[in-house]
Formats: sequence, structure tokens, C-alpha cells
Amino acid sequence: MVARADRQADRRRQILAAAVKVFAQKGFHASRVGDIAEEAGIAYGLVYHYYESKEDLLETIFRTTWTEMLARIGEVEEAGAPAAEAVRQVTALLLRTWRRDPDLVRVLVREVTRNQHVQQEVEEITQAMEALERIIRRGQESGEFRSELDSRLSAVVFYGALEEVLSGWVLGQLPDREEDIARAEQNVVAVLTGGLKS
Amino acid sequence: MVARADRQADRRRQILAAAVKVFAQKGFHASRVGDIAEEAGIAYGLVYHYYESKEDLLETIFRTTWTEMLARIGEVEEAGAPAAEAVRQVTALLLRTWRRDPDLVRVLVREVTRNQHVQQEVEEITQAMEALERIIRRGQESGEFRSELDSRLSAVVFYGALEEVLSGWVLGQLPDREEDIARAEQNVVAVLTGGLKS
DNA sequence: ACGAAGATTGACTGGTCAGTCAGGGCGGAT
DNA sequence: ATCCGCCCTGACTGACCAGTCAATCTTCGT
Repeated sequence: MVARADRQADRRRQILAAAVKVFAQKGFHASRVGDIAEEAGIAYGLVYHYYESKEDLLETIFRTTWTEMLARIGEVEEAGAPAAEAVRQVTALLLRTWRRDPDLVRVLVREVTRNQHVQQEVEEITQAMEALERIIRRGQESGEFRSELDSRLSAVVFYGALEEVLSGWVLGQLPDREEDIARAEQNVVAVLTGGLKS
Repeated sequence: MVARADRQADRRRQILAAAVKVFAQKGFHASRVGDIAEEAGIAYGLVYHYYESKEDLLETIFRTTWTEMLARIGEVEEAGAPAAEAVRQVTALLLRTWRRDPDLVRVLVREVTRNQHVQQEVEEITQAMEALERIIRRGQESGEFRSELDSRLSAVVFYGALEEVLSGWVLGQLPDREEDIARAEQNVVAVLTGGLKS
């Protein structure tokens, strides 16, 4: 029965991976459930054996990715490095996802704002924003960052900057070779920590 | 015949305004052309007398807004104020749009990434990004901003920060009373110019 | 006053798909 | 070997809606 559970989990992952690929290629709206089934090499109806709906697939993509991301951000937060270093690490975390799984980023970037459901139901994103806020606030408490700035707004600025860089890559408007990514990381960190520093 | 042209233009504006309101409320995808006609108080078919398609409405919303925005940014650019001041003015321009026309911002924010068409066909957005880049580069040339930073990436960071603040307001995650907006403006400008300054 | 050009109407069509379901097959427990 | 329960299949359905079009009305120049 353990083997069964494993096979089920494998199937779910297989279908989800197919969904990511298809959504990345055509966008959520233009993607047909049949395309996903075909990509996964299974019958149409089987998708519905493992997922509630097409929407459920998208939500699962968001939720699992952000749960994972949240855990990593949590690790950075708990490591207790200087705030500027924490900001650098979180930036690297987010931006390097592009290289690790471009299709995933394509989906995440293109569908975030699309559906209120996604944004509202996936509270993990809100929690990530709160983690950024805590990192900034800690920097303020330690005197590393200026304390007259609003930590909430600064976190929003931080997050927005990262998302826009990812958008630039997704839309092919920014170069994304290995070195470009490293440069982007340095640049974003330089602007943000430079602006936050006392 | 001038009167006729005026009436046509009025109708187009009337329908566009209805579209903005409906798209803002339900999102582009969930909005029915019939909803727009009803909101405008006209028959279904008349929408198609003034616009090619539902997509055309969305694109027109983007294009006219960004054409206008681009002109304003151009004015700031040409005024030749110090770069930090130009950054402040552009920030004010973008963020105050929320108060001026919330529904419009709701549509712009929620549908930007949605459709590749929109992002690709409305080159005005790209041009706005280029204007930001020029403002930053000028600041670097005058020695006001650090010149080791990439102006393109810094413009992306700038734009991303502004868009995310607007998103925060659209999604109701950030307070947006008059004073909150003023504070957001100061905060964003402080972080960005602080980070860019030599 | 008349008629042509343009404005307005809304019922209808054609195509699209998400999700269902009834039935066939297979693996593993006994 | 048998059989139960889950896996898997894919044709089908029901709903939905963008866009069309033939008919009617309004405006305005002559």
C-alpha cells in the first residue's frame, strides 16, 4: 500500500509537470486539459482522477512552489546573517529559479495577477512577503538599515523588483545568460541594500 | 460632419469607460461583451460597430493610457530637473493614477502579464521603460547616480517597485488613504534614489 | 419633405471545451 | 485461481459566448 501511495504521488507529479510545460507554452487560458493529458501521455479523463479541475492544477503549481520557496526563505531568515546578506540570499533564491525551471517561472509570472483566486488563496505568497518584511525590520533594529522607512513598503518594493526582473526574462526583454543573471543579482541587491542602508 | 466625428468619439469613449468598469470588476476573461453593452446602456451589436473585438477594447485601454503616460514621462524627462527629482516625479505620476482612476489601474495591473499580445503589441510600455532608463543614465552622467550600476536593470527595478505597490492597492493588501499614498511615494523614492545615489 | 448613409438593435449561429460517466482492464491480496 | 477495488479510457454532453447580420430607426443634407 506504500507502493500504491508512491505511484499515486508519481502520477500527480507527472501530470503537474505536464501542466507546467503546457501552461508555460500557451498560457493557462489557452491550454486545453486535453493538451495536458497528451503531454503526460495519459487519457483525458485520468487528469480528473488526480485533480479536481484545471484550476486545481494551477493552484497546486502555485502552492507547492511557494511552500518550498517559503521554507527556503525561512532558512535564510533563521540563519541570522546580517540583513544585507539575507537580502542577497533571498534575491539569489528567487532569481536563480529562472535557470532551474524556466517553464515554472513562466507560469508563475504570467498567471499571478490573472486570477484573484490564485493571489488570495495562495497565502504562501503573502507569508513570503511577511518574511521579507521581517528581514528588513531586523536590519532596522540592528541599525544596519534606516529605520525611518516603512518595512512593509520596502518589502513590497523588494518583491516587485525581483518579480519584474523575472518578467523581463520571461518576456525575453532582458538578457539571461549565466553572467547576466549574476549581474542582475548584484545590481538588484546593490540598489536595494544601498537604498535601505543607514 | 465635425459633430458626427465628435459623437463617434464620444461613443467610443463611453464604451471604453464601460469596458474599464466591467473589466475592473470581473476581470477581462470573465467579462461578457453583453455586460459591457449593458453597462454602457447600448445594444450588444453596437459594441462591434465601434470596436473590432473584446480584445480590441483591452488593447485600446492599454494603448491610450500608456500613450498618455508616456507623454507625461516625456515632459518630466525634458524638464531637465536633477535625476533624483525626475525619479520622484515619475513615481508620483504612476502612483497617483490609483487615486485618479482606480478601475483603470485595476485593469492595467491585473491584465498586463495575462496576454502576450498586450505586452508585445503595446510598445508604449517598452518605451516608458526606456524613458526611465534614460533618466537614470542621465543621472549617472551628471555624477548624481553611481555609474557602475546597469541603467537598464535599474529601470526594471524601478518599474517593478512601482507596479508592485499598485498591485498592493489593487489587491487591498496595502492601505491606500491619501496619506498612505503620499508615504508610499516618499518611501519608494527614498529606497530607489538612496540605492542609486553616488 | 425626402432619401441616403450611418447608427442601432438583438436574435441567432457556430465552435469551443471543461467536466462526466459507463465500461474495460489490471494488480495484488487471499 | 479468483475476485475486489482502483486505475484508466475517451466519447459525449451541456453550457457558454464572441461575433454576425438582416432589419429598423435616426440624422442631416438637399
